[in-house]
Amino acid sequence: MTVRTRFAPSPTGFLHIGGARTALFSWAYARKHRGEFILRIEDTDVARSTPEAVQAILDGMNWLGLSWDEGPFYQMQRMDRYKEIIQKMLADGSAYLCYSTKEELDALREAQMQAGDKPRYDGRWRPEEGKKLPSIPAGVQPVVRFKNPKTGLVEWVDMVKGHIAISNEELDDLIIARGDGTPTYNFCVVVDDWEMGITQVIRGDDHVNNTPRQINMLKALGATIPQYAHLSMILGDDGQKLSKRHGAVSVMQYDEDGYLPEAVLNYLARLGWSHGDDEIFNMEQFCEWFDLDHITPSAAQFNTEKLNWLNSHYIKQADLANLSKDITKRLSLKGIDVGNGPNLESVIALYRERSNTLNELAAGIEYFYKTPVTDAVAAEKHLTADVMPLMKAMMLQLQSAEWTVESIHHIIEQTVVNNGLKFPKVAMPLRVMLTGNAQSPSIDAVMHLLGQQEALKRMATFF
RNA sequence: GUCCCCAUCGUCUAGAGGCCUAGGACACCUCCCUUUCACGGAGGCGACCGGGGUUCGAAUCCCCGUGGGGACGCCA
Repeated sequence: MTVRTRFAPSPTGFLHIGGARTALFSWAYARKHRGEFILRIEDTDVARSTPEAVQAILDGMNWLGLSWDEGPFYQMQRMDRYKEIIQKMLADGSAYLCYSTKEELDALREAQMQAGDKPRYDGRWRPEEGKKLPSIPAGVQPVVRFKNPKTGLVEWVDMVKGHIAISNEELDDLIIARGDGTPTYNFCVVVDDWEMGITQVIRGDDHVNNTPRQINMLKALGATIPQYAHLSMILGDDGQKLSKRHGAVSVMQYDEDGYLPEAVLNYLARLGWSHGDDEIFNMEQFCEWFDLDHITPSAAQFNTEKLNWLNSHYIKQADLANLSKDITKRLSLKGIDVGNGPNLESVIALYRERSNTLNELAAGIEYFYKTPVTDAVAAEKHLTADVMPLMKAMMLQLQSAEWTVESIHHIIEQTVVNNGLKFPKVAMPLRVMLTGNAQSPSIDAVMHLLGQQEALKRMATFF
């Protein structure tokens, strides 16, 4: 049987890191088994779903390169089908109408909580042999409830958590269609997973409690029950739960912050899943290795430091032309035109090893394309009265120098030797004059890239 | 409150009863490299939540506790 997995986000916000990992694992599972990966938008909450959110999710998926084989399907476009099945269930008695009002239900819930019970529907409208139902109130649009079995156990072997069993006595008759006739989440999921032939449902473990209800409905419909894999959640850097209010950011924010999708993907893959001691691998390798057996059942804390490490790795590996395109964009956003200076690829080649993010890289090379502001502390420390004459003499020498790294280095070295100094004594002031601060790659290489004219121009401003 | 789930270095994790003196990675510390900062290299610090079982032997299996999380919607 062909493996078919799906990612089924609800379009009520952007694609965040937890959703991205769920998508990644579902995608990888399908790829691994040469199956199909389906994207389904669960937009039945009309009040909260927005087209912008749909687009944001698609953008996130595309940025990560998680391509789907079918879809995106939109549940709102499948209304007729859901309603058809609800009618069938109503007809065969596996579902029934319930006329309880929201107010009534709220009161019931509260009373149960007060009494220390698990809040649940008490079945007052549930038809039963020999039971007399209340008389139908006027003006109430009934909801449709699923007639959940009252006894027995629902169990399944979760592919990450193992055997899970829940007693039917814990479950109540959930609403599958609202008063206005629109179906609800738990029902749509069941119909779709069934009709779309999903073989493995891989989703967040906040759905564990929905699973027994879904299995019961699947059984009532005579459907095949898929396998389930419930992924534990991702906590924020601070160990706290991620939420809209706290820490959850769009995956696109990582793009904006200068992370490469390869790095984010690799990081996410290792968050909750492992393949021995392997840390760095590409998606092709990941899809080959991926399995559900090596997923940790416990929650994982996000660690930006480790993401940074991976990102710096991928920056070092990246194709220079691609990096160059990206950095051009980032700099131009800051009003810097890379046309105003040395070849960008050469500059990046010199700088890529020192950056955790593309933004750091962009910021680090700014001074090649615009006159730097000299850091006061660095100037005070290195541009001392005793070395300035040496700097001036060197400037004159550099004016007539052949502009290669070797000859520049030679001039610096001569100054060092002739004056009985240590190398940094000469290199540091040069660095401050040319870059504006006390850290840069080899100063001879920097000067070479900067170009003779620009380098001399910057030096001249100090005399 | 009720039900469900989880528990190895600060963090991500390896670990399927002897291979564990608990391994790797990030971070941190030291040293080396060095033209500053990085990169890179070599070391170091650092963990099986507690208590009971089972077993010749437990990080691994079982039970109880403790701690954390999730779910209990006409949200998904």
